[in-house]
Amino acid sequence: MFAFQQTHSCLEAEGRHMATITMPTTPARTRIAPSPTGDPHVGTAYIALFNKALAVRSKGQFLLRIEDTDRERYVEGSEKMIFEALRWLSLDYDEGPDVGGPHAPYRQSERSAIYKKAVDDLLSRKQAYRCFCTAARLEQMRSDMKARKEQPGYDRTCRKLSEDDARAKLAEGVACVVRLAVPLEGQTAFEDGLRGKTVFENRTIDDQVLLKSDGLPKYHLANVVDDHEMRITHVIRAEEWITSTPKHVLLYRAFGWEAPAFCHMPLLRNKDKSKISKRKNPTSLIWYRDEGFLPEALVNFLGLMGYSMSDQREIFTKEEFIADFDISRVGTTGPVFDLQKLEHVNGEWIQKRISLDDFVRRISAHWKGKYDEALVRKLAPLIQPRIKKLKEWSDYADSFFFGCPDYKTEELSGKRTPAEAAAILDRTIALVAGAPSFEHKALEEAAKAAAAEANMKPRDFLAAVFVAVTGKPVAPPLFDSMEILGRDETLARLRKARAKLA
RNA sequence: GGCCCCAUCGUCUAGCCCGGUUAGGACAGAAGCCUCUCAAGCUUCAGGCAGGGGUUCAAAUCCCCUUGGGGUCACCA
Repeated sequence: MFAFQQTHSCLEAEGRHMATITMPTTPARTRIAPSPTGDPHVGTAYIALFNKALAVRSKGQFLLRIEDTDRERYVEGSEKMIFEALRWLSLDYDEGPDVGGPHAPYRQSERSAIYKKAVDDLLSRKQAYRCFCTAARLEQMRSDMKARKEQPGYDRTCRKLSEDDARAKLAEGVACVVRLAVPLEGQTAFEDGLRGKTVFENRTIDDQVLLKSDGLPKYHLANVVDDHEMRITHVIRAEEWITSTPKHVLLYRAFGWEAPAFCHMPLLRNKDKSKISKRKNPTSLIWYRDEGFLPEALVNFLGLMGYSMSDQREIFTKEEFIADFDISRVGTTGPVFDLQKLEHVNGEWIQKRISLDDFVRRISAHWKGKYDEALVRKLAPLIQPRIKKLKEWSDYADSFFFGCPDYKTEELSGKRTPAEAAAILDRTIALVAGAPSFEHKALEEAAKAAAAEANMKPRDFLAAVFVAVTGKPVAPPLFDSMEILGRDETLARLRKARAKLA
């Protein structure tokens, strides 16, 4: 039903980057299924991008499902942040909790009846069984196994329970979970769309808990039931799920359902190559937004992690990425999430890919009106080519809005003596006071002439002036700054600086 | 530790499937040019096929082993 081509050689192919499926020729339905357990995660956006790409490319649908079956880890407000973050990145979904859709509800906590029915079905066909073991017993069992150096896993005590015994315990009201009756022998294999065939020995697969004693499903159950009910055709998820895939395959089989295609993306990594984590790397999408990364740039960078464009372009829009997208170009090696490269990509976007007007809009939005709009407009062309993150705007702009910071004498005099710097400032004050035009070109010519008169190179002459006017050694160009500041303010600053050197 | 995944410059990667390249690009680094600071731009430099066996006239590319890294082993997802 959800057919996709498998290449004939896929079973023998062992080389790397060996995608075993081709792009679907029928509409694919994909999904992202985050848990609302905290700040929206950069990995969620990463996986969402690839799922979205496949859906759009195949003219299918991309949906959002909230996996909120863990009451312990549930964080209030997290779900809303997920919605907002995905929209911020333009990774919007065709179906989801806040947009609805034909398979609603899209929140697992609201689908209990569906899981209950599914589990009853499994139970009645002996594909699953009730387990009455207490947490304490399980813990004891595990530590015993560990002491004996055995592989940990449920010892299947309750699987041997007679139907009558189980019924009796149930009647007594003993708390229980439902476990999947995993075949004791044989193998379970699946074809990973990116990696080829992967085989697991069934004896290494635990009798997974499907339904918790609180009546809520565990991930494995909910995930399989929902993907089936929601007609998901391709599951693109992170590599960490590979080892649970055979459990899912077994579940599909137990239900008698056809499994979707699985593609396991490489995990985003910290610098030390471990799975990306907030202790070692910023992972919150909120952080990236607050830092002044453009959503376009973040998506662009995420695309670079795990994919390479067919023409090797590194700066591209989401649309360009999707247009190029081909499963066979998706990588399998875990990419280190390099903030420096992200900053480079963001810089390319800020400096070259957005218009001046757009830049102004984004600065205003990022700083929430902290800066006067008219002045932002004047300054924007000077600052846009100089920053890599919206957050850096303040470094260049503040002295135009909030006054000149106090001068550091060392910065003012620079490589010259304070007396020499003072002389230069005196000359500049006279020049600025008498300048017929306060247009930056005219100022520049006049200043350079003065430098020549003083028998100095422009850069030497202007060093002190630069700091005097802009307040710091890193700022927009001097003469443009003067023009924007105006004659009075420029003179005031020069005099204040001169006084500092007296 | 068992099982599973992965392996080209420090990092992201092209090349691998369909063996023959001076192994290409980007970020970061170094040097220089340009220059009113900082950016940008331009020109250079440095840096890699994890190791070992095969197969072959020829291996980054195909096969095997080793090593290394990662993931996973919950009434979390």
